[in-house]
Amino acid sequence: MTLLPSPQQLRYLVTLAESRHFGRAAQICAVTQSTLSAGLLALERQLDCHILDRAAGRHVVFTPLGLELVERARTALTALESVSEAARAAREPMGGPLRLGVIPTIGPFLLPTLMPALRSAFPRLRLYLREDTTANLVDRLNANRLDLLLLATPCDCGGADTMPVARDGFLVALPPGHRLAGEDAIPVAALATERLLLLEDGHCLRDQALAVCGLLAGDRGDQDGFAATSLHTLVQMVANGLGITLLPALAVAAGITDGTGLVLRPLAGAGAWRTLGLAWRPNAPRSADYQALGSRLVETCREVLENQRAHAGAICVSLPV
Amino acid sequence: MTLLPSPQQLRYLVTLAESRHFGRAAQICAVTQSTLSAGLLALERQLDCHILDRAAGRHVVFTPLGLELVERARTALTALESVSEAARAAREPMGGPLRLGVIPTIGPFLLPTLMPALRSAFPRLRLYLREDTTANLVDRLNANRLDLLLLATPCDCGGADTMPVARDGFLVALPPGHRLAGEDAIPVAALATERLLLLEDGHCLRDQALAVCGLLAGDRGDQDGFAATSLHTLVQMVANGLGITLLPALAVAAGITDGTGLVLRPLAGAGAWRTLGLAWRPNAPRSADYQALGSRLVETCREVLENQRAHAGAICVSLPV
DNA sequence: CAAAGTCATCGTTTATTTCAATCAAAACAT
DNA sequence: ATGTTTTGATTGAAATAAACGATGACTTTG
Repeated sequence: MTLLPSPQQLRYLVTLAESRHFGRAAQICAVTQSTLSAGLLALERQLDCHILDRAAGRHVVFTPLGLELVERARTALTALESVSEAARAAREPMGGPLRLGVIPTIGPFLLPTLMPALRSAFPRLRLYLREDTTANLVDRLNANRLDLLLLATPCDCGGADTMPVARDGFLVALPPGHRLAGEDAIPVAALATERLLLLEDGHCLRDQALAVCGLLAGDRGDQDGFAATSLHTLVQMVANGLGITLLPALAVAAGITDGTGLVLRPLAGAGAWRTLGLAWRPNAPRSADYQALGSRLVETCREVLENQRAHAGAICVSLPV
Repeated sequence: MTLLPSPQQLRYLVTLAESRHFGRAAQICAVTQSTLSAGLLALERQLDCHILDRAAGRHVVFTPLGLELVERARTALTALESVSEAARAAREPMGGPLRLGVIPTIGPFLLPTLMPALRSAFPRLRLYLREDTTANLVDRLNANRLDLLLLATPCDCGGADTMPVARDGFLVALPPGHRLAGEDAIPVAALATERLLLLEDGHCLRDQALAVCGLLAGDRGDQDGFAATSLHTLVQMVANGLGITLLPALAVAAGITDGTGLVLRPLAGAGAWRTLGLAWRPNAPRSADYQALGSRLVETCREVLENQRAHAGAICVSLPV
């Protein structure tokens, strides 16, 4: 039987690949640089192959095989962790650390309500948060640097298991006095002639908003070079008359338009929405936990979205939720 | 960061689960029984959980959590091995040990030709063979006890990556002087009134033959309690006038009907066939090797199946290959 | 050219793993 | 019942592997 690589050595390998620096990698692994160096050499000797290209000056350069081994090492470490995680999950359901990734168009609006709710429902859960774009979060999920994602579909979740938790409708946000502000509901066709403001590239909300308008993601370069970096910025831009936009009901419910005088109108016809949902690695040892958390999340989303009427009810005739 | 279980301990765990006996498991792991016992206790202590139900007399009984951990341990070990395997595969393409599983309705007819061909094409390959039913082979593939399967689709390959290598036509095998023996081609409908002999349950060929006849797998219990355990037996039964059957062209090509006087006829209309193919675990480190081997296999199958005419050409008018 | 930075190497210490021998309990046969 | 066998757990010595700190060789940078 073949000799297996030690988890330690694989951890050295993966950490080195992530930091591309022996010293820093050693620090992260909480060992000395010599230990990490020796561990990597031992790994190369045991596998009888070259992982690093040592002819390449002082930068850490991986051979093609080295990169493949890094990927496989990552997978192996994830599988190893899932053994101990499964044991821990059985010992203490809904407890322990949980690394949750959230996209920027959900986080600021849902977390203020969600976090206290989760704390009271699952007091032993220790939530670590990271806010980033869908693509980055999915990468981190697959690299086992996050356990659970809260994001908006449709999007590319790269093979993750998912659970939908809420439907989040889109509203047209108009500056006060806009020519469309008098309408009860705005047909999609009317948007074509408007200057539609969007988030910068990388935000899934951008693609979803474009899809709602019947456009492809690549269709619209930001003609004037102004794409917003957050929904708050976007709201300010609309309030200043630079154009109109689509806002998720969730953000409105959280009061993002409060005090701006913005007019909110539903799109005419079939509702346009995004689906909020959880995503995790297939076979994740704590998927039962994640689903229970998802059920709780369904409640919270409902509460938050119903609360929306306090903010938008007066000016928005029909509200897709 | 969580403490990871050692690969050693996981190997003890998986081996114990497979042998359900400390002593034998220790022997397989090439350690003493005390080492294996201590390793398992250490694992339970590290994970702070019960893996074995020690109240259950002298038999090895796993707790539900224990069974889950075994499964995850298997996965983790496979992932670990894939690291060293990837290195080995890069160092020596098409070399080293390869555990190949073959179904009984392919093995005896293809391997005599295939093995020498592979030996000359890939002299450094060390082939270990196992013949078993599809379901058992797939289980062993997933448990990382086999690397590559040679089987016949359609069948349930349970998530494996596959590569078709040949189309293997079905022929109607009739006893000499059978009332249908005069026909050039036999319509499927004619089979309904015949006593159709089949392999015993578990052979995919049985299900595939039934499907060709438009029947479901469960439709036909072996009315008379006689199902054959091998194609050779089946041929003898047909030769003795107990009924008729369908034979794969591959078996005919290998001469399974030689000297029996059996009459072979194609089915009328669209050809009925099974597809021979390879299957391996997704992300298997040597999948490039497997595909190269598959390409070679395509050649061998073609040769063998063309050779069929030497055996059946004279009596079989049109031959689906 | 000097200085800093980076990775590899060496000898020592520490921690872990394994073995052989032995023990206690359960199952089986008489 | 009662000895016998089988099974898994325990123990202390020996072997093995991993970690550290200091140092060396080599680049890159100012």
